[in-house]
Amino acid sequence: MRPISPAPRPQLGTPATGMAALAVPDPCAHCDARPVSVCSALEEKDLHRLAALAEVLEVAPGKTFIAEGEKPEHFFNVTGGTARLYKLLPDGRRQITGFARQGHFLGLAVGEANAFSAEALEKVWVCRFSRTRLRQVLDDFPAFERRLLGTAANELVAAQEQMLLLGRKTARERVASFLLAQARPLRPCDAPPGRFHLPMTRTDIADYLGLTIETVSRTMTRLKTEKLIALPSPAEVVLLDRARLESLAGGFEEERF
Amino acid sequence: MRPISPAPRPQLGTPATGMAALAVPDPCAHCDARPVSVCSALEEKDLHRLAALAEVLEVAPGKTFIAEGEKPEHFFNVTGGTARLYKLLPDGRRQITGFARQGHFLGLAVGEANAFSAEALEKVWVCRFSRTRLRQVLDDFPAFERRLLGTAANELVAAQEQMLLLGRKTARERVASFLLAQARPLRPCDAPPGRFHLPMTRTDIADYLGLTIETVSRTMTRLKTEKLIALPSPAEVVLLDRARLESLAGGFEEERF
DNA sequence: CGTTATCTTGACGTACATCAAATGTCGTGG
DNA sequence: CCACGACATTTGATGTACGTCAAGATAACG
Repeated sequence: MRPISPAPRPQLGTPATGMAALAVPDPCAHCDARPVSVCSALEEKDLHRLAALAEVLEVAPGKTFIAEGEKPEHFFNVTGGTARLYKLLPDGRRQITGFARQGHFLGLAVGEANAFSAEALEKVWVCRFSRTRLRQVLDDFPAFERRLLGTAANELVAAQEQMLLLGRKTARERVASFLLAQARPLRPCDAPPGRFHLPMTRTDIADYLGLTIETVSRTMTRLKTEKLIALPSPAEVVLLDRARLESLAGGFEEERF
Repeated sequence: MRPISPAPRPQLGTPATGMAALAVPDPCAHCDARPVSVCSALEEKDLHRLAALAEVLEVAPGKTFIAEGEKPEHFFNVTGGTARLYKLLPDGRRQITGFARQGHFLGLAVGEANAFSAEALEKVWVCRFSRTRLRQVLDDFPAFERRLLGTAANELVAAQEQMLLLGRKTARERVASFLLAQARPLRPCDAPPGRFHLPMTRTDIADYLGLTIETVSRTMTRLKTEKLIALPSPAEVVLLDRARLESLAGGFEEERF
């Protein structure tokens, strides 16, 4: 059988439980997520239009701020922290479809129901926008809509890459791909760090890669013994041989000895 | 090891090989793909703007009209036939990320290179647009861009559903999901047919579902012996018990006997 | 420092892959 | 119309990568 993660059923975070609204004066003007967000499509002078709609919220770890199947009322922009996006099967099997970091725009999905749930992995900050009201702003700024289309296209590319991973890569290739993706900086122009922190648990990684925690753990320790990576602690990763990891992740033939 | 399909390396279709330009007067005006395409975002009176850019092409079966890794020069709109969209690993493992049918818009991916290849499964008709020139038309019609965003969002939802399938569903659940998806009509309002034709081979199905042809075949014959489907011929499918197929596809507990 | 959750490691099981061969299916030409 | 070849599909026997079950070992925390 397929693995069933002991993932708890989602508990919806409401403003009363786990989501605190922060009173921030002129939030967009000095938002450090702006350069990596769709918001940068707006000029400085138009920023107040956005700021007027934005509710700045803090989501506590473990709290769900988007629930699969519910009617989507808001758009979100993640300004800090990391969230997991996932879908569940009725028996509890979970597939994490992505992790949302700073700059990630959520809630594009049209239609009657959210296609996935979003849950704070660690403390998360989001800007929340009413769908209907943001819709109006969008109509006034075609550049914003164009930017949104660009991010959607990028996400589509990432989704296709993930399908290749889930459908055709081995556990080793999946873990290598994952680690390299985690090492990718927010802005592509920046150099990727050789050492970084994993905010998610092994269970999250497993549910993202279509594996079990045991397989993830075993694969990581094997990469460690082969000196491709180091693990100062379970959540700290050091990439020791990026070239071989890249070749592994890309699905190149394993070199024989 | 993961399965390696004997998928031939892509051979790029050029106008000289496998892609025939058709001289069609006023192509958009009586295009039967329009109601299900992004083109319907334009009003009748503006349609000539689009028609002026559209090249109507016929792609022969097996010909590639988008090549992964190449610089994207065009957008495509599929007006007839079916194409497979896929990614390859260097050793030939293939993941089909989707099948493009009538109304499917291709080439959204921004960036330097196509994220996937597209190949005609059977004879395919496409409208081809120069990227730069369509870009200009898009600027004049925000409704068109909005519609594009809508389709991108829909594709994203489909991609997430497919990740759930690839990461967490059993072979049985995958095949059931696939058959039900194939039975879905082009316009959601239409009733789904109980009997339909599969334009793709078992190899295509396997590469789409992250399985091997043997597993696909075995799973289909098992569904047949269990009277959930009938297969008058390998490519003809009849859904005999849609309810149980839906429950299987949705990942509900298998009923015990 | 217990207590508890997370991670690692080992022994074993299984769903699906692989290898191999039989059986359609279909277009082509005699 | 039928024989033939090429290829797609089905079916069977066997292998294995990864899942499951079960302890331990670490790390996190009040």
